Amino acid sequence: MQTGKTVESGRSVKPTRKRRKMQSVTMMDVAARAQVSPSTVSLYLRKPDAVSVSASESIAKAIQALSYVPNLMAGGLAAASSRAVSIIVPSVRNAFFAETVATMQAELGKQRLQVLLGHTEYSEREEENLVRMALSWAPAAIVLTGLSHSNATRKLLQESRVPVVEIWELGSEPIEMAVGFHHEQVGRSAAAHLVQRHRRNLVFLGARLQEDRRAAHRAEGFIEEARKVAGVTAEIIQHPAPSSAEVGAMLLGETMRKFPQVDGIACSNDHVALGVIFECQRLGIEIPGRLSVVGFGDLSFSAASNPSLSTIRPSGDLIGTEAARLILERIAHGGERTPTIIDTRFTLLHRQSS
Amino acid sequence: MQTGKTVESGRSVKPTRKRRKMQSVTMMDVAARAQVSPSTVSLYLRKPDAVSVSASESIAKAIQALSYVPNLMAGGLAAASSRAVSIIVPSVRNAFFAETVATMQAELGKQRLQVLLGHTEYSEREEENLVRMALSWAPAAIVLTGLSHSNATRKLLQESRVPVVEIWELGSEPIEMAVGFHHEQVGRSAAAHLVQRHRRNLVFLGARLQEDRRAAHRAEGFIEEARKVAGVTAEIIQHPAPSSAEVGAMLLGETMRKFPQVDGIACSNDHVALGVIFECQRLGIEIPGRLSVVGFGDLSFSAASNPSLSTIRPSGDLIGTEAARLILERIAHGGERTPTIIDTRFTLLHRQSS
DNA sequence: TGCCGCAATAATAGCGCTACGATCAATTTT
DNA sequence: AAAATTGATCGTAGCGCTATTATTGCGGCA
Repeated sequence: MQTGKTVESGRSVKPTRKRRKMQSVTMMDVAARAQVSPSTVSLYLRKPDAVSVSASESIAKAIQALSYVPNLMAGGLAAASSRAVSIIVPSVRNAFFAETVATMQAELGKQRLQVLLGHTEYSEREEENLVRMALSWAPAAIVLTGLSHSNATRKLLQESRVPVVEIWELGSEPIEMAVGFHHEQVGRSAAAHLVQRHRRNLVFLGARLQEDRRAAHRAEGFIEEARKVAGVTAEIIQHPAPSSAEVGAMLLGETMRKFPQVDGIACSNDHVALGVIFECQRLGIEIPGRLSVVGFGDLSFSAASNPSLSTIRPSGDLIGTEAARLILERIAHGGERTPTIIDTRFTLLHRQSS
Repeated sequence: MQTGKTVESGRSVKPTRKRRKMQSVTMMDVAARAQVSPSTVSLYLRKPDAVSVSASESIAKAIQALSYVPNLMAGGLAAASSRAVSIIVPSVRNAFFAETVATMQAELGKQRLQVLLGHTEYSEREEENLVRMALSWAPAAIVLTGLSHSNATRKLLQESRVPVVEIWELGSEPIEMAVGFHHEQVGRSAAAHLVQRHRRNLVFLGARLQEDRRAAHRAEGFIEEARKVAGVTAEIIQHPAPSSAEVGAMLLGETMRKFPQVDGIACSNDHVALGVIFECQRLGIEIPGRLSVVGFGDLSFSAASNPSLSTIRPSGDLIGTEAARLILERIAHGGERTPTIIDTRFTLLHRQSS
């Protein structure tokens, strides 16, 4: 029995140079078993309609029998583009982004696209790293959070041909496509609502506004809208820590000290608002009698709180489905940059706290 | 001006057969500019210490100048393993898993490993799909949630040589490595704590116990431990919807109707407990005077609630760091299956609600 | 009758990189 | 002084697949 190494001839003994690792079952194996060429198997996998019924059947059978798992890296290398979509968010710890990421994963998964996840932790530098890493995968698309990025990030993206979707924010010029809403309008709505509820001394409670530019925009919109109304005062009280109920409670205390006449509060988000509600309970401040409270996010607890929390719902899932849809269309039409902006809006939910 | 197609010779005009797509700058370009061979560039990128200082410098310079982005698919194909780690969780909408995923991404990212994310939505069938998709990327490791999987999933994983880490649960035999804790012990701790607080009529409020087997284990441990004590009663009240404050409020109502003598409650998690707290406020039930409440999760609001919530903290971030550490070590030692079990434990936080 | 068009399939040349040896100089050991 | 060891670098054959072109078989039409 020969090992088959040097069957060639007696002359020059080939030194049996290289060997390589491999994956157990390849497309070639499937082709052999199905009695067709590898090309046909590949075609069957990518465009099943272009293959005859009989061939399809035997290929399907072979795949089943061998339990063949395609190698996406080989495919991606050959096609110069992978079945991965890179989604870069500040953090999935944040329920907003978790919602969008989960929705997108579900939508993209239907088309057998995989999600590559990255967290910037609100750092543009980190975002740039993540974009660079993402690009090494030749992803089918890249999803970024927000519209402000470092110049290098923007350049990297522009020079690549990868579809780009920016989510959770509208306002300035997107790189290519954008799905989100205007945060400063959220602030305006909150202010308008409180004014309409006859509140005159308003305060916005902000957490980590330095990093969370979108929250900062909400704050700005809030102040601007409030101050348009005669007789209304509006201030921002903030804390550098990430938003949480604890920070909310703290900020309420500070507010009562600095602006005891306050009668309307809007919060960075519902976590902060929840802290406000608890602290008011402890301090004996009646909501909404003495103080109206509006949150942002409509988190899972907001409807069940006591009192139930008036809030602004941004629909992170809609952002996810729309972003996924754009990506899928863009891939199907596989074309050039296609500037698109989708405004997913938001809804003010008027509940007991205002 | 020639197009450069047939410069070769006049004899046989090469038919200019194939063309192919490409990436602008390749490792060859870097090598050429740095005056070294492609192998050296590759080596520099993978094991910088094995390359001389002078070579390193010129390569670094070339990479910089050309703003070279390596093609990870080509690399992965050649190496038969990619720089991606597949993490499969029920859903990142769940704060527990979001925490772990975020932590792992941060830890793995330091070693330039990317996270491929998948959501099972508590379906073993879906998990199987995700594992199959994950394997087509020849990932550096696969992370699964929990210990119960379909037989096919188990088989797929066992037959591959991919490192596997199961997180968030201990108890039965893991596929390879496991990082988590015993949920049934969590239930026991909650029961023991309530008994110690002189509670005698206990109820466990559960959400979606059918799907969330880990929560079901907590419930079982709770009941078992409670009933060991003479004179103590323990029941489970549950709802098929995912856990939320709303469900918690609803379940408390049901509990008061069915077991008006209840004086101690443990919850599926802090969301449910939060709903209980709010509903008790509405019904005028005093916590902890009339009723003690214990949650699970120590979510962001739990310390700030009114009353502050006694709860059991599972440290999802520790699970993340430990899982990441195992993966990194396993990759470094690049060896065989290495059965390892890490118990990350949990902490009971005694606060005002009990 | 012969040629064209079309549908289905096959042959082939890489995609960009890594790993395996081989090479070559500079030491160190005998 | 010759041999053995070491450290740094190079040459090259694939990894498994896709895209492009080439080929085949078949009915329709001039």
